[in-house]
Amino acid sequence: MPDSSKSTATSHNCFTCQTRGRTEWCNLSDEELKLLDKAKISREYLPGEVIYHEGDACRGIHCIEQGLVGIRKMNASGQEILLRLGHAGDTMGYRSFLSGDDHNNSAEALEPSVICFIDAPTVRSLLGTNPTVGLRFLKHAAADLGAAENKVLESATLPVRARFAHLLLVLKERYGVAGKGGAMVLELPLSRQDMAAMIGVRPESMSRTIRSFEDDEIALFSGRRVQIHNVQDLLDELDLPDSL
Amino acid sequence: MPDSSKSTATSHNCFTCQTRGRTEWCNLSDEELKLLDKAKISREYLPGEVIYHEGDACRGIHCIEQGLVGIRKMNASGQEILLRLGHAGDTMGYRSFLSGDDHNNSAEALEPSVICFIDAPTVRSLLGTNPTVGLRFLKHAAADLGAAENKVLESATLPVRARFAHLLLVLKERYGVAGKGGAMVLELPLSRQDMAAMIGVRPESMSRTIRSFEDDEIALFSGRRVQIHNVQDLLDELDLPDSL
DNA sequence: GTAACACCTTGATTTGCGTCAAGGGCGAGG
DNA sequence: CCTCGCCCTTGACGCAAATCAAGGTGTTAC
Repeated sequence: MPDSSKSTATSHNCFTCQTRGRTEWCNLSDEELKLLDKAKISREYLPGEVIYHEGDACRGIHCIEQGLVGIRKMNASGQEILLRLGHAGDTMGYRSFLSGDDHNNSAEALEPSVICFIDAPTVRSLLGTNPTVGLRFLKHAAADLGAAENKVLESATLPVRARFAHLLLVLKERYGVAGKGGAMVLELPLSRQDMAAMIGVRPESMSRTIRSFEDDEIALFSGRRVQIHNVQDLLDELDLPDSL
Repeated sequence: MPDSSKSTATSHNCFTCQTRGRTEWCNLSDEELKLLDKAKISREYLPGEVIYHEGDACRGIHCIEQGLVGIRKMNASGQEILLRLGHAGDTMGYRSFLSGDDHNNSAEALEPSVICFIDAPTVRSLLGTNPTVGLRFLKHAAADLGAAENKVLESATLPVRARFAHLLLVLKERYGVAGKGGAMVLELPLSRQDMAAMIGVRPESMSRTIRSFEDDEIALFSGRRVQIHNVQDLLDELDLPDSL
């Protein structure tokens, strides 16, 4: 008889999963849930551990039950960018699964995370029996596509300062705590170099941009703690490429 | 009685449409086809005419029967990029339709084009009755998402020369005619400024990049006609950010 | 004809960001 | 304690691309 206090890795099941409501599996029948629960393989990952590599064959879909994951992509000469973050309830690898390609990006835990893997035959079966699954994936893909198109535009047209301001605005939505006036405090989930990778610049440029935000009294950084004096200042950075 | 020789705009129908096999509507039943044909509104567009604007409410999906369309996107300060090209058989606006947003980009005819519009209720109805429609959209979205992610990586990490080389390689797939050895000739479907917008640079930089390709004897440009001496030269530009 | 207008090219100059190099802070491990 | 390694910061420098400005070419309109 297993020691239940130690079996955290096996205690996860789809019926009681708190995160399922935010996933593609939110509308499954009991029968389908049973199939999903039986097929899923749950695993814990420590920060830095890789969930799948770019170029790996895509054998199914990963589902974030808990934690934070970075989706990275590398070019031929080894330069890497951080495409997006995956939070609890996000599915990963569905794009490659749907188009039948190998993984075109890699996923790495940024915080201790619990990730479920659902093999391709099971996903295909659920897609076949329950039309809402396909529709959820469709919405997810549409949202991700919109975000990706925004990112293309942003990185092609905005200077680093504006891209970083935008990143902070996005992060504050999830990690920010409102203070008085337009002030905010947030605890960043990312290292400087990962923030740099998110906006497609070198770590040195990230440092300098942070410095310039401090000099302009837009925000104050100490370690991963950020104090934003007035959120409006960040918004101003977006439309004013440089003018005044 | 209308003069049939002039009624090209009304002669299009979904049953005889040569392009339908490449669209999301390739597996419809006769019944569904009848619905589609009755609902669709076909229109011709001249180069420069806009099919829909960024910010417009999305009232349905557009389907390219013939021609060439540019999908553009603008940022807050008016800078524009050309996200991708739409060819016969491509559907446009499906992303906004699926996520229920306003159009997040605009579509403009680059060549004389025939575009069919299918209103949202009809698309929804077809999505409901025929599961293959949803799956086709899913694949389309997955493909577009993969392309968008590649573009994010590319514009963040590759210099202009490499991005332009890549653009030429893509264009040659569709518009190129193979010559002897690794040589190719192609007739570009795009103006210089549209090519510039595709790789996210100013027209001046496009001109200079073309010039440098000519100086390096990689390709010869006269108007929209391009002679590529050896396709391998373009491939070399991709992995060698600068080294040798 | 030439006037008007897009589009494209070219040169001169500026600048934002990358690169290179050095050093600081800090936690892990001996 | 000291050392090692990692992440971050800072400065000096170089370069690729944007910007600014001018002029060329081709097409349409009168």
